[in-house]
Order: sequence, then structure tokens, then C-alpha cells
Amino acid sequence: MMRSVQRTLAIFECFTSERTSLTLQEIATRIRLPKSTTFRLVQSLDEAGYLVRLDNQAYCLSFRFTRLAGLVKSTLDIRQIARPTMTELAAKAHETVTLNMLSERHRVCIEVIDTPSPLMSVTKPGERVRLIDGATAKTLMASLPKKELQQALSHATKTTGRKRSELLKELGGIREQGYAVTHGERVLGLTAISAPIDDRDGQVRHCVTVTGPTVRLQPREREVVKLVTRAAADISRRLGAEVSSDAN
Amino acid sequence: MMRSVQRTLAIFECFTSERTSLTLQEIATRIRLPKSTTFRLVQSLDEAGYLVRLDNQAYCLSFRFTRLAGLVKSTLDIRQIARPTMTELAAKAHETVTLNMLSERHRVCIEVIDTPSPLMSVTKPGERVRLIDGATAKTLMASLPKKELQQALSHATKTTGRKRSELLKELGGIREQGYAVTHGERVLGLTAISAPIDDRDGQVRHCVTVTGPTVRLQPREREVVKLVTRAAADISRRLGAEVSSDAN
DNA sequence: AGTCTGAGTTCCGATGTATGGAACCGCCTT
DNA sequence: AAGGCGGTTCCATACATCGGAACTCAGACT
Repeated sequence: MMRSVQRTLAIFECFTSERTSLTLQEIATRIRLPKSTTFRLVQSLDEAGYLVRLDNQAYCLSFRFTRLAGLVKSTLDIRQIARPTMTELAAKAHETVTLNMLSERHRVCIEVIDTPSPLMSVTKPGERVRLIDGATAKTLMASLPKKELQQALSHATKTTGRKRSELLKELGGIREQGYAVTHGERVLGLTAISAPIDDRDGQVRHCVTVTGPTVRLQPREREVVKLVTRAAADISRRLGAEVSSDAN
Repeated sequence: MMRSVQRTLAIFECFTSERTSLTLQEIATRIRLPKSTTFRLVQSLDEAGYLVRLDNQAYCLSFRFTRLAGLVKSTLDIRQIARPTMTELAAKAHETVTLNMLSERHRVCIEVIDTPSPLMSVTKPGERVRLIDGATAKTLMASLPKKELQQALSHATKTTGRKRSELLKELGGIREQGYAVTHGERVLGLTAISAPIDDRDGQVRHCVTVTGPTVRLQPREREVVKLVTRAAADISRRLGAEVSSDAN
């Protein structure tokens, strides 16, 4: 990542729905750079027409973004966006990687990158599985809106016989830590590590999951968790989700 | 303008409605930079999630722009955007600067920056004038769509008694050269120099005009024409209009 | 199989761009 | 008159960026 590019983009990221206009000082504070440095960047962006100065008192993003947004490939779907990241993840984790989404109270696998191996998790794209157990299901459940969560919980507790409060607590933990890990929960001998993907509008409807034999994956759990959460964050970013990052 | 910023933004500008995805080579060619340099830039933008790579074969703008576009101040109107540029123009031209728009077959002045002087053009914001003569009216007429142009022409020829074909030719010339100059056409002793502003959607509905005593303005005509057209281009850019510029 | 083209990627020493602390300007409030 | 707040300029220096060249890789063509 080039510093100059990072800093340039960091300025765009300063703006939020709460603060659609900012002063130079505010921007400088947010990107944690000296005022003079920030000034030069902002000045360049202003000259280029990406920032607009209002009444000599505040800057805001210009309509140029509106135009560029119109050029975003509308056919651009999450699978295309996720694929490169998933491929990288698969290479690092040496296990099967899947991209999953919620659909009518089920989890559906919409993309698979597998790593050939004599013993490996086999998932077919399009596979539709009940939203009850396993890291993938739990990750998706954990970020369900209240109403739907209630329905899903009823279904899951009825099927598994687990206490509602207990499951609810587990899902809370998953939401908290930002990933889920299960060992042999849905399929004996299979470990799954899953992390949620934030959509452009802040919702979670997808997740990436690494699945593989528990014997291989359990010893590397910490490492793979890191890889998976990073990959999920990466895909989220590419989807346009808001992210926390400064220029340093 | 910082080079790094300019180059970064130049990449965004590569994408058009005809080409919403481009390969690295194509981008490099368009911004006229060596492949390695372009690669670094594109890689950074990809990492940052502003560009998305499709199938390892082409890049396109990411949904991030969609999100940023949502943060563009909706209250941001052309007057606020134009004001700084107009102020600068007024300072350089030493004459009154107005921002005008089309409204119901009239030209309406929506913003004025005046330069105090014992002898000066006086225009009040909100002033509504027939769309017949003067540089401002002609600039606006010149970019009217065919249908409305016909109506306007009928009106103008009827009022002034000029030949339709002659006026049409004059408007064509104005569209061609990108500005209009009139001396004492609407008001005796008054010179006006006007240039069209391209809207975000490529339409022209506004123009900037410098007006002042012919005695002062005529000798400086070439110079002021340059200033006015530059200012108009500047405002257009800030409005998000497409512009031609490379990274060098 | 061979090789050719065109895509992306890596490398490295030289270069000049960008840096940031400090001082400054202009305006408004206290 | 002083202080705060916003923006702007300056300059010697350092280090991020540059870009030519060499490399990999995949697919198309001979």
C-alpha cells in the first residue's frame, strides 16, 4: 500500500453520515497527520474537484462521487468480489473455503474454493442447509435482526433440544468476537471457522467459512481464525462497507 | 496539486460508462504512466477496496463509491459550489461575475459576486431576463435541446427581427468555441463574456458571466475569455462533470 | 511440443516529491 | 489587546516513489 494513496483515501473515509462536511482541522485530526500535510492533500482533492469547499469553512465530498458511483458495475456481485480473497485464503489455510448466504431461513453456499487433498471437506455450491448448527449457520444467525432471530431460535432449539437462553448467549459471544468455531458439530470430524461479511449497508447476510478435518484444523485454530476474520474484513471492505483505518 | 494524488484520481477517471472495467495495461495507457508505476497505484487502490479485481483479469470501481456518493451533501447546490470559483474570477477579472440558469424560457441570475467600482455592472440575484440577447442568454440558448431551441428561436427572431438561420449559426459558433461575447447588445456600453457549465449529467443549464463596461473589458477580451472559460470548467468539474485530464 | 504474445509482478538504485515543524495571516470573540 | 480558530506558506531534509528491465504465467497460435 502506497502511503500517498492511503492518505488520500483516508480523507474520503473521514466523512460519515453524521459528518458530511468537515474543516481542515477536523480532517487533520481524524487522519492523524499534521495540518500542513493534510492541507496539501485536501487542497489537491479540492483542485481536482473531489472535495468542495463550502463558504470557506468546511469541505465535503463532491458530486463527482455520485458520477463515479454510477460507473460501478451493476453486475458486480459478491461472488466476483469475494473470489480473489477466498482464493488467497484457501492457499494460506490449505483447506476448503466457502462463501455462504442467508436465504429463506437456510444457509446456502454460493461459492467454493477447494484445496485438493485426500481428506477434505466437500461442499457443492448451491448446497442448502438448515440454519441450526455449525459455525456457518451460527455466524449467520448471530447477526440476524431480532424478529427473524426469534424464529430461527425456536426452530433450532426445537430441533436440537438445547436451551434457548444458552444458544442465545453463544450467538452473542460470536457476534462479540466476530467469528465462530465449531468442532464436529454438524458433521463428525469436521471443523468449521466462519466470519461474517458486512454488506455495504452495514447488514450481514454473508459469511466466509473455512472447513476441514478437525485433526488438521484444530491445532491451527488461532492462526486460521485470524486468516478468516481478515478475509471477511477484506471482502467487506471491497463491498464498500465502512471500515476503521487511519493513514498511519 | 500533489502528483501522487493526481495520479490516484486519474485512475478513477479512467473509467467511463463505456468502459466500466479495465485491465492494468489499459489503465496504464490511459494515464500514460509505466506499467510498474500504475501497478503499484492500482494495487494500493485494490487493497484499499476502491477497485475490485474481477477474475484476475480486469479492475472496476467498487461499491465503495456507492457508499461515498451517499455522503455527498444533498443540500449541496450549485451556488455553494460555484461561489469560491466565482470569487476568484471576480478578483482576477476586476468585474462583476454572475451565475445564471435557465428557468421557464428566461435566464435567471442566481448568484452575484461584484467588484466595487464607480462604474460597474449591477445585477441583482433573482433577476429574471428574457432569453433573447446578451452573452448569457446566448450561451444558455446554445446548449438548449433541439425542441426547446426551436421555441426559443421563434421567440427571439420575432422580437429582434433577425434571420433565424443567422442566429442559429451564431449559436452554433458559441457552442463550438465554448463561450459567448457580446458588446452592448442588451445594454448600451455593457460587455458580457459568458461560458457554459456542464452539469453532472452532461447537460448545460447554467453559465458564468463576467459583465462590465465595454471600455474596460474590450481591451482585455482575450484574457477575460480565458478566465471565464476556465472558471466554468472548474465549476463543472466540482459538479462532477466528466473532464479530460491525464496524470501528467 | 514449441514459442509468442500479452497479461501481471518483482526488483533495485537514483531521484525528486512530499514531509512536517514553525511561523504567519485574518477573522471573530472575549 | 489578547487569545482562539481556521487556513496558508516556507524550507531543508529524508525517504517514499519512480520506472526500466527482467521475470512469471497462461493461453493462443504454428
